[in-house]
Amino acid sequence: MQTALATAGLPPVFSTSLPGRALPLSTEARPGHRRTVAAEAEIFAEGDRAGSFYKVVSGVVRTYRLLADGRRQIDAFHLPGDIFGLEAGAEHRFNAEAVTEAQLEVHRREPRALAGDDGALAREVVASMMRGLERAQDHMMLLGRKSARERIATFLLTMARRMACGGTALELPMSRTDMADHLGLTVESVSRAVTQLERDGLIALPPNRRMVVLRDMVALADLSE
Amino acid sequence: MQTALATAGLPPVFSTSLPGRALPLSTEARPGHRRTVAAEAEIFAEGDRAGSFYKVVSGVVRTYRLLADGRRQIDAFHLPGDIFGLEAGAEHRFNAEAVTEAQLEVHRREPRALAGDDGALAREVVASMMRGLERAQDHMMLLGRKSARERIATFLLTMARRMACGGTALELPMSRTDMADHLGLTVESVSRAVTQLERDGLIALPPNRRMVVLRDMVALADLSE
DNA sequence: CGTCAATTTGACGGCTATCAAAGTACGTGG
DNA sequence: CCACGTACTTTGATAGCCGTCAAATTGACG
Repeated sequence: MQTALATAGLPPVFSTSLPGRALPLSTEARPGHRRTVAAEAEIFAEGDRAGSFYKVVSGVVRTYRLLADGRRQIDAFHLPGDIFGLEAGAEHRFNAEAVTEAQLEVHRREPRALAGDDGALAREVVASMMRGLERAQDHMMLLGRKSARERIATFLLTMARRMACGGTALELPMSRTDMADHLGLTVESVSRAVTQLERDGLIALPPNRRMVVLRDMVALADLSE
Repeated sequence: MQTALATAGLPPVFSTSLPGRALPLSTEARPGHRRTVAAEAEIFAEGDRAGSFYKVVSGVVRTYRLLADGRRQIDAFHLPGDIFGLEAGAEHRFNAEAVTEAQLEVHRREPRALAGDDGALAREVVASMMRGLERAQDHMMLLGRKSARERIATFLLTMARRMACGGTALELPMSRTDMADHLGLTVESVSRAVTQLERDGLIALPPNRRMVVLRDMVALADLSE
């Protein structure tokens, strides 16, 4: 819903007819074909020719980069409706892997594919880029200036909002290690911060460690500032 | 130059006719007017109506956000040719201030302004967004995974490239505090890391503290990985 | 030459990383 | 249905990098 509002009043190139990630994907009469990838499977790697980009239909995808010594930074988790893998250059600058089993819509990066269809896909792509940029900006604030505790609180709230889990319980699709590499922390720090939030009563942790119940949204929001 | 290459082979919406930031700005017959702002002057603030966006003609601009307690994150420094202040929503999500005295091209965010002119401005804007996203992605790696020393090395190389200072000497337009708030460090850490790089012979620091001479590009590049 | 802001340097503490090990969930096979 | 094994997560102990607080130094400018 915030997507529709976010693009209100924008000129055509910046508005999108795609209101949100949960809606039926407008794939009718479009050249994009489907592809299903298993959990942990590679979708593309850094340096691969960037002939296609992708839209998540179901499941979750991570895109990341590595430093020479193996340090990993996951720049984003892509949820249903999100577009990823679109590059300005000829090659992919990231690696992309499925976090869970995922269904993808594959689009060739060609003029006619985007120009056609009355420009609907092109506008959707631009809107998606815009959202990606906003998320990247929010994430820079997190990485540059927030404490471990604040990072976890922010991350949980963001995931809860994006996954639109009606209630306050959410099932994180990714491991603690993935969270760490997204939040600029180590696994241990993530674990400690999560535990601490539970001790303080801001969240609850069911036996299944992928599950989190947000108990005090106000306090969590305060931590995200 | 890398901009032209970077967008090669892209469909119209992703390519730009604007090869680089140093070229004469294509303002002929366009609705954008000029505005000059003094150093340290505010251009817009978070929450302002985002009726316009800007293109730097000369000088340098910083965009940043604040946490409730005053922690600041400068998401980007905008150099001549860069576009900033374009929002998906109705309000600015950032503050923008001039780092040095700057000349700006102001563009109203309206359908006809972008749609007209054969779409040249629109394409330029999209290309600029793309570059902004790539820079944000690079910066997330820096903020999430690099040490203070590595951050400084990366920053210096990036600025040298962007400012296209023919040689190896560059004059940083911003203060150490600005660098710190961009790199997710404190002023003291920036100062220490810079001093350390000088001790190790990777850079030289003329008396004027805004000046830096890159002495060992290879070692600096290694640090940036 | 004096003033002032910016930068650097120093001492110290804290937050997070690192290294190590124990605990826990879950799938497999008996 | 339960024992077992494995991967993931948590917890513990310690170290190190960077932040904090404080003061000295430097360079710019009048």
